[in-house]
Amino acid sequence: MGQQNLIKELENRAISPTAMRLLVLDQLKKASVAMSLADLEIALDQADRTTIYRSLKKFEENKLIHSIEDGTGSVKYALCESNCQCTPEFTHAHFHCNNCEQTFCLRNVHLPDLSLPKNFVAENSSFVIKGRCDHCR
Amino acid sequence: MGQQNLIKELENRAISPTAMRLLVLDQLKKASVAMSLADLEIALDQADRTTIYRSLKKFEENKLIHSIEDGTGSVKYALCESNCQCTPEFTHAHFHCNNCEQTFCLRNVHLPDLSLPKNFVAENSSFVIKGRCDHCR
DNA sequence: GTTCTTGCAAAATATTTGCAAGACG
DNA sequence: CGTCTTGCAAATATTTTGCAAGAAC
Repeated sequence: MGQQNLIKELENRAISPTAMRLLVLDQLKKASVAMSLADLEIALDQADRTTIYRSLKKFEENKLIHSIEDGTGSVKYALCESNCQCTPEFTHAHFHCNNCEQTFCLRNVHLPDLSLPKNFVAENSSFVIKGRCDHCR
Repeated sequence: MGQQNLIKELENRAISPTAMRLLVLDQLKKASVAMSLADLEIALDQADRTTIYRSLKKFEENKLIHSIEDGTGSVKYALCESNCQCTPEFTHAHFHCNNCEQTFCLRNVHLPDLSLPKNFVAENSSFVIKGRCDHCR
């Protein structure tokens, strides 16, 4: 495990594995929940917000992570599956706990065919379910 | 049509029908798409942002409208159906056009049973599909 | 030396609150 | 009078950009 794997994951997405990016990726992997920019800034207390921000943008652009708007007012980020393509067929579903405010990625949520209005074309989608997580109910 | 109906709609939700609130509701009804606070501020150029903001909060609190995070960075608002309860069974689905940046409410989108992790309880949910609308494809 | 990355500062954008004046009952 | 509503101002939060110094190749 460890550093070498992280480096590989970045390189697989054509991202230079700099020290800062490794820290950000490491933190995202360690977290079981989606993290906001502010969350990461706190977790990596040595790091500059802008640098984390640009790391996240780069990661997202290269499909290493995806962003989630869970209704808290700040965008959260979470790792994509290795084969993630962020297409409608691979909709990212997330669960936001209204009590502890954590946002979980839900894998394997199967969504049905979408019956969109005529001539509307889906490119991707996001599904956020809100409620109580197992610790907070 | 008109003023009397708007007044009734507010009163049905236990909202005092003030002049400003009628303007905001009227605008939301006229718009075929979801509107942000900034959108409303422009549309109702005589109105103060704070007043619109508080109208929207009141409307949302009393379930006259619902809010949507469509990924643009600003929250949008749209009218609820008259029988809307904003529960998981009545999930609000929306379509955001990546080209013209408009957000449409999708009625009658049927979502499947959600297979949540054990002990997770859904209270409501939001589903945003992104792509191209009929005018922009 | 040229490109990429980082960190500080600051701008831009969005949301929210404080407070006093006014409207309403 | 007392509560609700409004509008201005300002605070807060969040995201984004400019720029120069430093690192990487």
